[in-house]
Amino acid sequence: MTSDFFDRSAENVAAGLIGARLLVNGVGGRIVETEAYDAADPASHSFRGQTLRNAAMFGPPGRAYVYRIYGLHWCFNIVCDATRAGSAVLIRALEPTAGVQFMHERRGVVAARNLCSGPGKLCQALRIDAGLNGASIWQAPFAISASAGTPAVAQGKRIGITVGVDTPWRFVDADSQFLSRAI
DNA sequence: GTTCCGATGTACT
DNA sequence: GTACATCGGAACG
Repeated sequence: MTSDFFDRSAENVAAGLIGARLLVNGVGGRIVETEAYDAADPASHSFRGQTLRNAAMFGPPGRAYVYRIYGLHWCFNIVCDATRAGSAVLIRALEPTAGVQFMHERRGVVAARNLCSGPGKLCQALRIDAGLNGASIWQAPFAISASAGTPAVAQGKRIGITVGVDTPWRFVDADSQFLSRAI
């Protein structure tokens, strides 16, 4: 994976990330579910312009955008497309492969398939919080690398939004048992 | 399996 | 005051 991987449209990055390996301090796994957002998209935090919270979305590609949702969970995005500021990919689910014992400690007693099967769960399992907002994905504590094989990427509508609901910018590994829900 | 609901920080009307 | 890129538990079938 080269350093310009994220410097293209969010939907391109979102599809290309399926199967990639993501670690935070050595804990993580295979990305199996993503969603794309950009500044022309009414469901995106960047749609109404830059604010203190979403400032990372308007910065350079390859940085983390981490925000609190519903007052208690964190969501983790990676910023895309330098020429169209305000685009990012939400990482929604991982297949746990590394540091699974730490995930269980942080998440409590849950089945392996529920350790990282949603954006809030994934952040709790990998201990992603506001301290990583704006951090480069190419530097510690992050580590990211390309997919080993060729996953069966399927596309569908995004989850949990009330506008832009028909934009099919959710991408999953169709064979994965670790999704937040089926496509 | 499904639906309903409470938790509660931050942005915005 | 209202909405929100969520989650887990309770109630129900």
